[in-house]
Amino acid sequence: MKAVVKGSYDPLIVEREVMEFWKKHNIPGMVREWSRRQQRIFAFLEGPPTTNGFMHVGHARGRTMKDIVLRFMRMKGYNVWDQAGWDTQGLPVELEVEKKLGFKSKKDIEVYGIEAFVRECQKLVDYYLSQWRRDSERLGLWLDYDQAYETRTPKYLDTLWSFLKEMWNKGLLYEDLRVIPVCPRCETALSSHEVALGSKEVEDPSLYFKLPLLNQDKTYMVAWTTTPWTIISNEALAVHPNEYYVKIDVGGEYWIVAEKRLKDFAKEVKLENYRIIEKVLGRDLKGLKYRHPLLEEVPKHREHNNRWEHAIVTASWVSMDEGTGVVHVAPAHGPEDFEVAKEYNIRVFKPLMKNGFFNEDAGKYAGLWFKEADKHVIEDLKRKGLLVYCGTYKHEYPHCWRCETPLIYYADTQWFIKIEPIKELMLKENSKVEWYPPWAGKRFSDWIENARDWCISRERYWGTPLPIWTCRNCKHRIAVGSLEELKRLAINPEKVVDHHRPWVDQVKIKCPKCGGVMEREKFVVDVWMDSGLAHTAALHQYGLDRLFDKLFPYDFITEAVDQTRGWFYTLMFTSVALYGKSPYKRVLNQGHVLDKYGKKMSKSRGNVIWAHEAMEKWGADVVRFYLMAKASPWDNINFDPAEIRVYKRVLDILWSSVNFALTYMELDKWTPEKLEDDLKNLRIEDKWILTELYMTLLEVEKYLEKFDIHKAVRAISDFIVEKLSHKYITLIRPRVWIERDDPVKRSAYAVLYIILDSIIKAIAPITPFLAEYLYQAFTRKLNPKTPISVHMNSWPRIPEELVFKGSWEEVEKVLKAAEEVLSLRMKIGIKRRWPLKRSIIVRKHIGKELREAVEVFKTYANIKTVELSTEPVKGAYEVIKVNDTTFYVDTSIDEEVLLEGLAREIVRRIQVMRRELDLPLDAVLKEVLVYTENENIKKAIKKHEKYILGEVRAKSIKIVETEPKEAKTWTIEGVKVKIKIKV
RNA sequence: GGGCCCGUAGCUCAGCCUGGUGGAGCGCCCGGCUGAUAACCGGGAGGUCGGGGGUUCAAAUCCCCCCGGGCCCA
Repeated sequence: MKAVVKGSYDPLIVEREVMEFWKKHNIPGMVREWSRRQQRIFAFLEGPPTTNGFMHVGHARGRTMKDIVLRFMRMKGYNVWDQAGWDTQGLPVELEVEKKLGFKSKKDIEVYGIEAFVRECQKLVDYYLSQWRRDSERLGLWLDYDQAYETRTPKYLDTLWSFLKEMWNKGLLYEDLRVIPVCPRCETALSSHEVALGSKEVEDPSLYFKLPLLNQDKTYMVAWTTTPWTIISNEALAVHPNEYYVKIDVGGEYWIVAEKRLKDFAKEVKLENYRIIEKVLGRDLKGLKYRHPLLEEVPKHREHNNRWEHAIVTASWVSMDEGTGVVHVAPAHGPEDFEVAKEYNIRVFKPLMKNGFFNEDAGKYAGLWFKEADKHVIEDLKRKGLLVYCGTYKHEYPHCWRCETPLIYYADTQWFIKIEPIKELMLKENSKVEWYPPWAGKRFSDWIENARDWCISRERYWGTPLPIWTCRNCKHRIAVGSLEELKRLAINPEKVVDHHRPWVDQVKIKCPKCGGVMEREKFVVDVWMDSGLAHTAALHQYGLDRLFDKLFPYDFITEAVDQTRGWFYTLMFTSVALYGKSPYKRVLNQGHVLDKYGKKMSKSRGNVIWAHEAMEKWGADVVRFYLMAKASPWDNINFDPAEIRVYKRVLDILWSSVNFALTYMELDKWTPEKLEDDLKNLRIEDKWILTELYMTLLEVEKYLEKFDIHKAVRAISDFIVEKLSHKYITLIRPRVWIERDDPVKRSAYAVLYIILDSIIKAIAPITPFLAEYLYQAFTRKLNPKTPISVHMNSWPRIPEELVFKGSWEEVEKVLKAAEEVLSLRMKIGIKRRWPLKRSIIVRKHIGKELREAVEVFKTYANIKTVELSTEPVKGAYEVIKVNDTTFYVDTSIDEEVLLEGLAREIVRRIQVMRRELDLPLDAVLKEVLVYTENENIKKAIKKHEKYILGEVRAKSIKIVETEPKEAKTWTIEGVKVKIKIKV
């Protein structure tokens, strides 16, 4: 690798070089080997990205956090377990394949053939997986990709089967009729945590309608719904037993609504003239029968009319906050409706098919899409005089988290895993987990507390098949725990080739009870169970089960906050169910990355910033640095490209600092061979920056351990910009300009070496490419004996003997004062280049450190002479106070100061000219010619001739009487000066 | 309806835990500097610290209520 630090920092060039270097020497592999020789284990469990879609900057942020923690822990001397992982199955993949093939419904898949469809899924996964790996590596995320777990592989799937078998044998896995959220487009049930992922604000009809009571002339119950299509399946009305209901006269008709709702109701339906004529408790309405409002349209309703069908029932969940207090009950389409129907033995009438279309039982609505039926129902009610009012209602309604179709509640047979038996233990185990930030843990336990049984069945294709076989004859069921076991049990073992559908569907088992033929239940398993078993399956896939005891429970996981309901939950669930233990010890919650306006990034909005494009545009390190510095890991951030250069600036300065150091070290052929000796002549500014570095490194370490990554990055940035670049390098400039070999120069190099070496290492977890590049160009070039890669180094530490608290404090004070002097100079118009005459520092007790710090003050503020005194000073001085120390500054300008200032002005002009000619730093000028009419400038040149020649590396300087040809014209203090330099 | 997070300069954020006359960066205006630095330095304009109430000698900070934004649950 040609690691050259010249010119300005170009992350794209740096990263290309470094990637080649890493590849050529297999650095990631070597670093992994190095780390795995360590004793203490740090086990990381990768939350597998779904191999669907590409990595965007939000993923990149989370993956950068992972990388930083892993690199940091390696440097801290841990044996880091860093297996990568990919989530390869499930609805997301199926949907993309469907889209690609132009499918509209599940039927299309059956026609196309499940086998071909599944092969397409595999192909798509192969493609996205390669893209994700490419982008991850480009980002610098070092995981063990060659040993990545993949949820679609046989041994991985065996783990799921064995888990399900255990659940089955323990009686925790069961089948039940239940009202569950279903996506009619995907034609499958969704789990509650999937539902939680997909709420969307929508506008639905707000329909108030009348249901005529039997045997009571012109008397109606008024109910409210936002899903008119469910009226087709209506079977009852629910009222609250302990709330009052009023009968109102609305001009010849009588309506019944809850008393507490009357006002809002009347207002919304714009009912002005009404009179309350009766008031009864809800429970007194119980049992009244009504005529189904769509009796003519849905003749099926004539066929059933038991005691509680088409009747008023009571339920305590009836709300007095919205609607009319009269709730229309459709047992097939609401969880509460279903429960109350069970209680009253009301039939579950289900004229809707799972694909969202009504069947023949729906009478005139047969063949309609459920949403489409809304307007037909409203129209029919209107025609029949049963419509009170229809407005609109904005609310959050669950949608499919992948295809965005509104979900329907639907009574269906599904498979569940019980949570009650392990809920308490989950809560107890969670209380031991360290959550970052802490409130995330509270939210997680709230979620567990409210969790219901996990609906794990999906009627899909590309997923883990449910390993339950049912006897066609006697209905006996068994669970199968692995593909091997299936082979042993199968009647047709030759068909046992793959866990997946459709192959597995052909495998039949002989019933152990009756000898009949057993067939597999056609479900696949919720994809969240795939990654949810990663704690075990990831190892089992590679036959590494023996490592389980060492790695489990894992030290660290991190994903975005939405995984509270997703992966964090399913991991905890399966782990507690299997082992009675939390699978992880520490969880870092990541915030989301939004666009610069704070809007969610989405393909439909077109505001997604892809990681690959961002990295190719600004560089992976710069993107990483920006994403980390901007906010705490758990805050959302708005990604604004315009802000990036602000953060890149810090890396520019680091680059330039290394450039500075190398320029002079190389000139002097300095190396750290005799570092110890060179460190014997420390000046106070050296002690100050070493101490500063010592503190910064400890601080960064402390922050990284608590995942305060943003604070760590800011601390390093502050050190680079404020301490190193602005202050220290300014202070040591005169020392590195010394021509001869001088202990004071050598100590500056030694300190600079330690500083840069440490900072390069400390920044390595954050910007791994730049750190590697600078390490090769600087540390390793000067000291070839260090490890081949920056990432094989321990976390940098400054030995105690290089920490000088007293000196540090003293320098802090004088720098503060010096900065005040700089501010003072501006106010009175004296440039920093012009020396000030004199200053007196006054303090009661003057120690050795203050005497040393005087030089820092002198240099930084540019003052010719500085004295110390224990007594206050009188005279024409500017006064600056810093704690117990007073700085008196004489800002008057006499001839001596004037001439020295002018000499420096000349020097600067000549330096600029050297630079314009792009001369090497050590090139010597033959002659400098100056033409001016100003006597002071002539005087200054004569008086400071030696100084000027030394500063600009020239053999002679001459004042000439005629303007030299091709001279450059300058203006110094308002006077024209012409200068010509000869090389 | 409930829980949690957030609201500080035009923008991005610090300060809040452990009360004591409001900070930084960017942007803008003015001036300066530039022998590693498309860097930097100095000055300026710009804030009812979301609103209200309370505790206190003193509140951005502690307590209560409300408003607005977000996430989650029902």
